[in-house]
Amino acid sequence: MEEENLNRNFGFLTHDVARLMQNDFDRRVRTLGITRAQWRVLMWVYRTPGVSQSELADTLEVQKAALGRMLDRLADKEWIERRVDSEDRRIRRVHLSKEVEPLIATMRTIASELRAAAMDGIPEQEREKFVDTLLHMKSNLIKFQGTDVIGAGVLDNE
Amino acid sequence: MEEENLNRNFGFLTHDVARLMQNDFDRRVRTLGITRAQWRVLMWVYRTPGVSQSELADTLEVQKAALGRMLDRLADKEWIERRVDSEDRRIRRVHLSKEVEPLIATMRTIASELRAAAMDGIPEQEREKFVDTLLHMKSNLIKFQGTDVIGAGVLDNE
DNA sequence: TGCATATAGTATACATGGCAACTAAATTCC
DNA sequence: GGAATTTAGTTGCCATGTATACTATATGCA
Repeated sequence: MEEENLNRNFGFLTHDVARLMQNDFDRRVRTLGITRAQWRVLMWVYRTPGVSQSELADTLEVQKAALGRMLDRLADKEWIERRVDSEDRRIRRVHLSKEVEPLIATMRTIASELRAAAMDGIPEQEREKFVDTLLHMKSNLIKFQGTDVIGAGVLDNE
Repeated sequence: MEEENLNRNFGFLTHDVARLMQNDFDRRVRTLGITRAQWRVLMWVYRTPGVSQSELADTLEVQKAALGRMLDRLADKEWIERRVDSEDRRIRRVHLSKEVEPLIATMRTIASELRAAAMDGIPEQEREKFVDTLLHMKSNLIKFQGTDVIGAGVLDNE
């Protein structure tokens, strides 16, 4: 087996950075009783009030089951409300409660500070390149989703 | 609240890309009964046979509890073995079983193909920059770990 | 109209990860 | 030597995510 620098493996690296950001964020806002994932949901509902659960799941790229449970927790805290669509009774539309809006603003400030801390010492131009690469990768990965072809040859030959 | 492009938020973006890579990988190797996280553990044990659980947790940047349970699952499949250190009976040293080595090589090939797919269309120089930025961010985030100062002002003023 | 199919959402089982509390063993310090 | 502290690892509880199977409702087509 040839050598390889595991520490420059961007697959694992991306995972690590994502987890560290999430942990830092969650640790800092734990007293508010919220998490980064929950805040992200609230952000999108703030942007698109009355969005359906399926639309929201698509936007956030998570499964409907995962989103549904997240909404359960948010509804328990009375931060969101589900209202059945008047035309299609399968659809449940999500709305923010009044009380949650100042919380969203607070979280946004904290998130911005955390992003600044994470990018400390990295020049602006490099940050933009970084985001471009992430967007490019994301589009690649979504395109390849469901393409179970890769690696198949290896499995057959083992 | 001022506008902001949620789609260029690298906090969420990094999270998405990491999750998509993990999912693609796991979907492709599910028939082997392994996951990417488990394979990562096996890789490091392959590199450093006899490593202790604490050292391994430090290397992978996960908590000892999380690693311990991962090792439970790997031991159930008889892919690793824990041996108590002869000098310090608190320490359990991790070793690979013979059977697992070909699996590691197979997984490595699949991982390499997936990385190539994810980076499709991104020039080599940009990939290196991307990894550099990730490493820089990771080091920033680890440095700030435990610094619960950020965001405190915001909380006080709300 | 009425059955087949598609869509929205829920429930269940599992993997991964965090945090906190715990046990056992080693080390430090008087 | 012995108490206090540190270190290694486990256990319990929870959040997030996947995959799969299920229910209820809507739609499409013979």
